[in-house]
Amino acid sequence: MASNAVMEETLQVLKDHKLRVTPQRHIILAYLVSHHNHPTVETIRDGLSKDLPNIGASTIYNTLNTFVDHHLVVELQNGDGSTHYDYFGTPHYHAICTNCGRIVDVTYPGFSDTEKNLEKKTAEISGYMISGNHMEVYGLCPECQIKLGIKKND
Amino acid sequence: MASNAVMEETLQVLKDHKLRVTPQRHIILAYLVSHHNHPTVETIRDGLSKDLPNIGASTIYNTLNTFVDHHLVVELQNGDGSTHYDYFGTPHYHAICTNCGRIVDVTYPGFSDTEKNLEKKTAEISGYMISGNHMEVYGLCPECQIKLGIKKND
DNA sequence: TTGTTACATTGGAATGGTTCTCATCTGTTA
DNA sequence: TAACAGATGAGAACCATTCCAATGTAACAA
Repeated sequence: MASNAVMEETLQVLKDHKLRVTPQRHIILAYLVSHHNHPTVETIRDGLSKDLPNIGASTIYNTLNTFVDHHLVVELQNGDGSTHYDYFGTPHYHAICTNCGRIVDVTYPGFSDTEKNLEKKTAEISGYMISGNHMEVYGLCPECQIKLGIKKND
Repeated sequence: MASNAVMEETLQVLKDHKLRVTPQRHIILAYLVSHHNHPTVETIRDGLSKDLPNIGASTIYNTLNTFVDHHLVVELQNGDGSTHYDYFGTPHYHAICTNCGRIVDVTYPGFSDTEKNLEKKTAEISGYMISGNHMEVYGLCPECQIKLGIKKND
């Protein structure tokens, strides 16, 4: 179970988004807020086996889809066949390892400007009314660089 | 069938990447180069029904996966459940309509710098050895803005 | 507090895009 | 031209996700 602070925070988040507060939603959101492991549905189910031993897979899917619709959570594909989820409390993007699938969160000062600029340019050029974006960077994580015997020449 | 110019170009692309030149690969690549419709496997199969009436679905999947591995083609999800493919001859990114799934190519002067900067920052922060990136922007396409009766206030 | 109602949860069945298998075929290279 | 590694094709298999119908429950009002 997540800490009381997290439980209070997530309760407020659900209310702010006018989402009906069910134990399932509350606990799943708290799990996502307090874990940065980019879990799949199965990972979440395993992680909640004590808090919600009887939760249905459909509920987890429904809940996550609802969170995605409300922009609380983003979906990620790392090539392993199933979708990964990430609580999106603060703006960031992801670096994904092309060898092992490891996902890490990345941000830097000025990233928010980069993002805004991309959205602005896109709106101008395409005429789309922009609601969001998704940025990913691919490469070999440090561990896989070693594992594969690749040396960085910098 | 694509034009002779496209057929020559794609032949060279395959050879440059040391890919065995089969009629299937040649024709699929030519299709992707000469269409900017971000097709699914089924779209491609339909589009090639005259050139390759007996092609197997597995072959199209295999071929596209090979092209993706060689960075000739990128995969796109627009939420309709199947993967879309796009020939990646020149750097660009995609704007995807959250209502109808329409995908359009976007680029602008300076985009390449934005991209390089993102990759550089990511390498510094994460330690990943970067090999590529993927950027997408979401919103309502002009048509859906009208269809949904949404007025832009700018 | 209670009743009402719209919405959420569940488990199992159904779906369908993608991968797998393996026999056959074919580019490529020597 | 021979030999072989690799590509193709048809269909079966896979499996993540969605669908469905019955049941349960959060939210709101009286």
